[in-house]
Amino acid sequence: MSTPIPGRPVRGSKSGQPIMALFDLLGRSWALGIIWNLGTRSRTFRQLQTVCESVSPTTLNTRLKELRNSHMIESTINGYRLTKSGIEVLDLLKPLGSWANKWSDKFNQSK
Amino acid sequence: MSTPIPGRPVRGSKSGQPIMALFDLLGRSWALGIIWNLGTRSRTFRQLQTVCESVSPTTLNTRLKELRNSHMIESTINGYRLTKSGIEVLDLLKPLGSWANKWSDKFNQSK
DNA sequence: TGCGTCTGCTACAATATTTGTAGCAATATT
DNA sequence: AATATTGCTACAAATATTGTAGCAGACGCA
Repeated sequence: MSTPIPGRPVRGSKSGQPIMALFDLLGRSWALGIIWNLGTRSRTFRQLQTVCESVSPTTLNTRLKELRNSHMIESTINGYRLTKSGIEVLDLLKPLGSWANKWSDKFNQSK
Repeated sequence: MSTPIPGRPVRGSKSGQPIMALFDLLGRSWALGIIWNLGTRSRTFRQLQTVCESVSPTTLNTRLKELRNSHMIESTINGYRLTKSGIEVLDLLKPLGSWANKWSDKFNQSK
């Protein structure tokens, strides 16, 4: 699976509209979870394997490569961490956390 | 593939933390694209097939079912449209659109 | 130096998801 | 009544993900 790059064809857009490239990137398994889990601290490959329960090393490594290619994360001596871009995206995603809690109530109510 | 419901185990969380259930839902192919494309107007199944270039009817229908089950969209006489929840999520996602344009520059510069 | 231990990561087969094409039944439109 | 359009299903081929095993390099330590 090739890294979605804006301006090139991606899943969802032959012209590679930036938002579609971003959705292609973030919409792959574990991409959102990885970014979310790198929010608080940098983590090693093995730590990411632990916090992302059930991700396979194959997929984890594939996703890490893609996120590096798209400048969302970078590898350091202390493990992987978000780049400036990655932090910006995470900041935009953060509100989803509390929204998800409210959303969750919809399911408890109907139980 | 079962619809991710907060509070139940999902890809990424055995306890089904709401944010993880949401990421599981949104991180499936076309989920983000569908929500994005329902932002401006309601669309029929065939219209969604057109605007989501290259989605298969199988996947489209699966995703639509999941998004209905999770109260993000609903089916009307005029096609599918976002629910109140869906609109809220889209509003949270919208800033990603303009951010993606800035992000896109990173790739043009290095060409 | 030699021995565990931990690390990032690859191999590879089994399983799951997505695509692509065809087409069907029900509902408009002519 | 004939034709077109719609929402959607069938199903096989292609692709992505998992799960398990394991390897080579770096590290701590005797």
